[in-house]
Amino acid sequence: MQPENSELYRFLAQNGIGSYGFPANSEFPVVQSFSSSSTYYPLEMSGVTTETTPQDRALAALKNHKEAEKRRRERINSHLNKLRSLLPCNSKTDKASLLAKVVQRVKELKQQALEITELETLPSETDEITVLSCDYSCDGRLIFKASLCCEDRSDLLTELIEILKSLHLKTLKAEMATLGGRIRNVLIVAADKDHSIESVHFLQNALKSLLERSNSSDRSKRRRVLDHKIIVQ
Amino acid sequence: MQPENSELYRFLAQNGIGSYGFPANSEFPVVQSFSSSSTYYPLEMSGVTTETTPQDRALAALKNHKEAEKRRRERINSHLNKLRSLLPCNSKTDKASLLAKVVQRVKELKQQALEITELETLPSETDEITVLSCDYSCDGRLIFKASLCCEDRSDLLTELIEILKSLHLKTLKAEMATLGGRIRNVLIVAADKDHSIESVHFLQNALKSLLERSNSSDRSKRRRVLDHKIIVQ
DNA sequence: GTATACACGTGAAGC
DNA sequence: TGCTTCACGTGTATA
Repeated sequence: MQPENSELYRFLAQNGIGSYGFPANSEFPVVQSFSSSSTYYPLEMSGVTTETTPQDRALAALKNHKEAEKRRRERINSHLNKLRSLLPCNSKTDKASLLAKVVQRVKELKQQALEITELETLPSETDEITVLSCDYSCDGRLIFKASLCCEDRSDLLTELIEILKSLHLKTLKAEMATLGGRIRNVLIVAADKDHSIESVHFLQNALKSLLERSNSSDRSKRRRVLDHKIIVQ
Repeated sequence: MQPENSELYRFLAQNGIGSYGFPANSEFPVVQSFSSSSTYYPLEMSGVTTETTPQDRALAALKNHKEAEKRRRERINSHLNKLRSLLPCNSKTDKASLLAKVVQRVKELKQQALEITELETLPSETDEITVLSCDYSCDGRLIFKASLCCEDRSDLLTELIEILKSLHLKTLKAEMATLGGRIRNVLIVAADKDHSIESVHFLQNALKSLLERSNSSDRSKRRRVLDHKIIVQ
């Protein structure tokens, strides 16, 4: 037996409808039956037409509300059941434990996905900066993929590292390749927990200034074979 | 304002305690205040001692229940919030949508994990069968990793494929390597949706008979260099 | 008997 | 307004 003890029910009962107000302590038996039959006897028996009285509309709203809430619960539970079938657990695992397992599994899978990520790092002939917000790390921090391609110079890496340090970005994975005097760095970095998506722009601007400094130093365009490809993990 | 409209409350009110039964239509105001103060005035005022009466215990149980339910909700919601931080969605995403995203993401990650799985397939010198239930595929089917290592023979693969077909197992990934007349097959197979964990044993037995047939055919132990390594995906 | 988990109907808040 | 989402207290079943 479910509650059905709405304030509305009580209001309707206490104020009565025509001569059909319920006697005190009646426990509103007719209203109790309303929920299953969706017929509200007192109103009909008192000769009230099917035109919408305030009570009618309020009761209809309550019924709507009740059904919508049921649909919402079913939607949520159906997703939970899908998750159950995706994890090694039976159908009797309780919701909280199930969700704990899901959290754990998502973390593992994300870590695994990160570990096998292959970055394409051959340098191109045009300068290039890309900073993309890819995802969230297994501990919930924002993850960026940053790529920088420009003329190589001896202090580039040092400066790059300084930039990352100053922006509190932790390098999860890095690949570097040089070819014909040009260099491409591709980094997977994690932002601090309090960082927002806006950190993308800070990093982008910092890399832009790095690139401009590279270009201001005069260098003849050289072309060589592949010098180096370094993978740091 | 929350319900607090327990049947118990109504029972206590209607049956009254000593001379403190509530008048009809009183809306039980004292009981309403109980939930926040956890003091039940009518009992104390009627001179009932602190010894546990049935009413006392029932009310205490109700309070316990209420608090336990609150803890349960908090547990579930805390996991949901962890999931929110693991996915690209803000804190205002509603539960159902969040869970839909989680389902989607888990499927993607599992698919990705499967694609990069490296199987170790060099044959050993001892015969060997292993069938492990690893996980559930992105569409919720059981996944097995099956490994078979034995003397090679021309019709082995055909028979293996027949076994898989008869057990309604779908091969997601397979690696095969032969060395010195011996062969190792490692398979990642998905069972039908209605299959239980017991299918492991069917597969295990089928492979066992396959191995026995290999051994009954007389062959001198040959030793050669690596013949072949095939990867099917 | 106590503890735990779930579905339900409801009031409140946001849009 | 009406519609949607959430937290809550409750009844009930299971262990």
